[in-house]
Amino acid sequence: MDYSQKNKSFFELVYEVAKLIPRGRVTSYGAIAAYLGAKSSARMVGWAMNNSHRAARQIPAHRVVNRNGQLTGKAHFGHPDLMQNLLENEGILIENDTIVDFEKHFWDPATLER
DNA sequence: TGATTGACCAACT
DNA sequence: CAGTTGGCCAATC
Repeated sequence: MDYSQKNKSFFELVYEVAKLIPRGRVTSYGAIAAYLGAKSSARMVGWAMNNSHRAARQIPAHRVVNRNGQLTGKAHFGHPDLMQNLLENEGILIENDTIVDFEKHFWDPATLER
């Protein structure tokens, strides 16, 4: 909101990184957290995504999966298959709720960020 | 206001 | 090898 934003919350940072994810690429909660400097806060990334629906901006949370490449948050997309559908729509193959060739589609925030 | 939880990860037992 | 625990930050109970 318009309230003084002296320091960006972890959530805001997560949102920004998530929005930077290129189409057809995916990243992991831990990668985002690590990029933010606190790999221990991977849980927060997921928590942020949970609140992402509140965010005024659209967060491509479907491009964020766990380090296994597994669609752990698919249940939070309104429909269990929505997340998979979105990813497949971007050319990512999903098998058994897990991204095929996750490494190939993996995008590290630090890669594009500077 | 203290305790619990959460779309995770890694280490320990 | 599988289950448990600790850790981080913020939100909910």
